[in-house]
Amino acid sequence: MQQHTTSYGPPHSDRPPERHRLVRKLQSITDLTAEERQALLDLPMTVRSYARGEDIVREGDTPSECCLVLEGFACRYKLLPDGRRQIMAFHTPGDMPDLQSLHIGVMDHSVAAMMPTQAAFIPHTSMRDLTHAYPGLLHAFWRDTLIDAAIFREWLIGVGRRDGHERIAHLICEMLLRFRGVDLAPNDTFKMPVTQADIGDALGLSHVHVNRVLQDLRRDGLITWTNSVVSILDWEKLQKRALFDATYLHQVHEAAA
Amino acid sequence: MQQHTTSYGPPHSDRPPERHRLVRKLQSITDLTAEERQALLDLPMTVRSYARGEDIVREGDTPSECCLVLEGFACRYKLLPDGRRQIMAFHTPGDMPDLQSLHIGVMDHSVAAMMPTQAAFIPHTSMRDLTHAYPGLLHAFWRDTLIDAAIFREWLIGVGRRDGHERIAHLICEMLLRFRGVDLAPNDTFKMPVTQADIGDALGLSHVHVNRVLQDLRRDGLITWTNSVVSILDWEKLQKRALFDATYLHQVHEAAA
DNA sequence: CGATAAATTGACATGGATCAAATACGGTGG
DNA sequence: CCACCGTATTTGATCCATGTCAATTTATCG
Repeated sequence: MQQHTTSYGPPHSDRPPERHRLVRKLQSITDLTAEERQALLDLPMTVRSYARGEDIVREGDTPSECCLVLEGFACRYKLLPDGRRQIMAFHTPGDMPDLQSLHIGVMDHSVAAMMPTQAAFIPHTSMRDLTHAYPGLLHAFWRDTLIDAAIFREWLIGVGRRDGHERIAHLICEMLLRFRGVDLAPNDTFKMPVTQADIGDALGLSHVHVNRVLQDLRRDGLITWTNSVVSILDWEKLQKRALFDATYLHQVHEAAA
Repeated sequence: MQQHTTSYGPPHSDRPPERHRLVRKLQSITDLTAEERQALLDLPMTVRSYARGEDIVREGDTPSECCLVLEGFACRYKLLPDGRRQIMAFHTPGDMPDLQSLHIGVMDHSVAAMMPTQAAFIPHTSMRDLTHAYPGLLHAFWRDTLIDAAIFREWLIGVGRRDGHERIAHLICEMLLRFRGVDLAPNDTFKMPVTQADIGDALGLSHVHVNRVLQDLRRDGLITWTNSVVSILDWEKLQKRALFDATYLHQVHEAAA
């Protein structure tokens, strides 16, 4: 199912521009020195392409590499024995959905592509060398996983205590800021290539209900959502509807330069 | 409101036995060398006591110490502006609920005692010295925060896709294994000093519904729950009812010796 | 022994699920 | 460029797990 594979050696000049997204992402949550940025760009990685719906890492795997989303969109999910699915995270370019595999052997959930996606794989050994050489990057990666956890907590609040409208509005607020963090939300507009059923599985709602709520949000002039493209029309009102407070994202730079 | 404060210097022989719980906890999720264990016991810490319901760390704080639960029971929670509360984690002795404060400045949620609780505070500087001297402990602490995140994900699955019975049964399964990990669940029995309303706030249910589900679980002979003491009567059936799979806890030792 | 919090019970209401159909739409082959 | 197909969205009708409200009983504790 993998359509394409390329390998990049460390000191290499024609790296794809998408590699910079990792730098952007980390810069949105911490400060990096020039050397650290360069070290990130020099990481050896293997790139693979995935089709929509394809698994990138699977529950039960014991990866020896970390994966980095270069292009596309991915999610982390788990299936219950009877088929119910819970999506627990969405991942934009620049995210490393299984960074945890560095310290946790067995995957307790899967990672899948939600649109044609390019993922880069970085050997654990390289990651360890890197964090050994640059303690600041160790700090950055650990912090990244901690922010990941903060996002899980916020989602937990959502499914536990927010109603349908708040949940969906909240997700949109979060995704706007995260896409902004990697410079992928010009004009408060970004690509959200997910099905209404996917949103339901992420927020603990049925796809029918998601549809009705989205219609409300559109009717009220808060957003536009067509062809997987989301536009925020009224950021203030949307945040209010979502009871949104961005603290939990712990971004230090609104958007990387 | 703080009733009592004691300070321990590093090389000190009459440390309270509860300090060992941190060692137990970490040992339940990783392997420690003798030196690492000793280094943990030598950590300087200040002990404070908290009454039931009292906050130990509060949303918005920027702690300069990490807190460790020595005795008692704590939770992490967040309030929505209108008063709805979501509890996102329970913490047994041995847990460090705000380990994250090492790398994330601002608390995005609060930590509270759910019964009279003793918490130890370890300066961030000491933690940094420790992890610098013992990289194995750095690995252990990072791993601990990652398992924390895995637990959030599992709770997310619960509120998102499990019904009331599964959710409550699942929580009980999890708490049994975690209490076991710190040697506090003799005979599959442990103290769970929480109100039915608390459970509701943790699992996204109303306290009335929690009450009814608990009655079912008792009637079906799966558990006993009186006076805050939970006993598992039928572990097999309980796991089945909960669709429980312990992988996500990533415990390497069923119980520390 | 009150007093206050927690657990329990009953009656009733509802957000959101489920089921089933009817469009719309993106992609593909002709 | 169009006809067609599988998928996603939308709509309507109905149902139910859980919520809400209110009262009663049972701890718990000074």
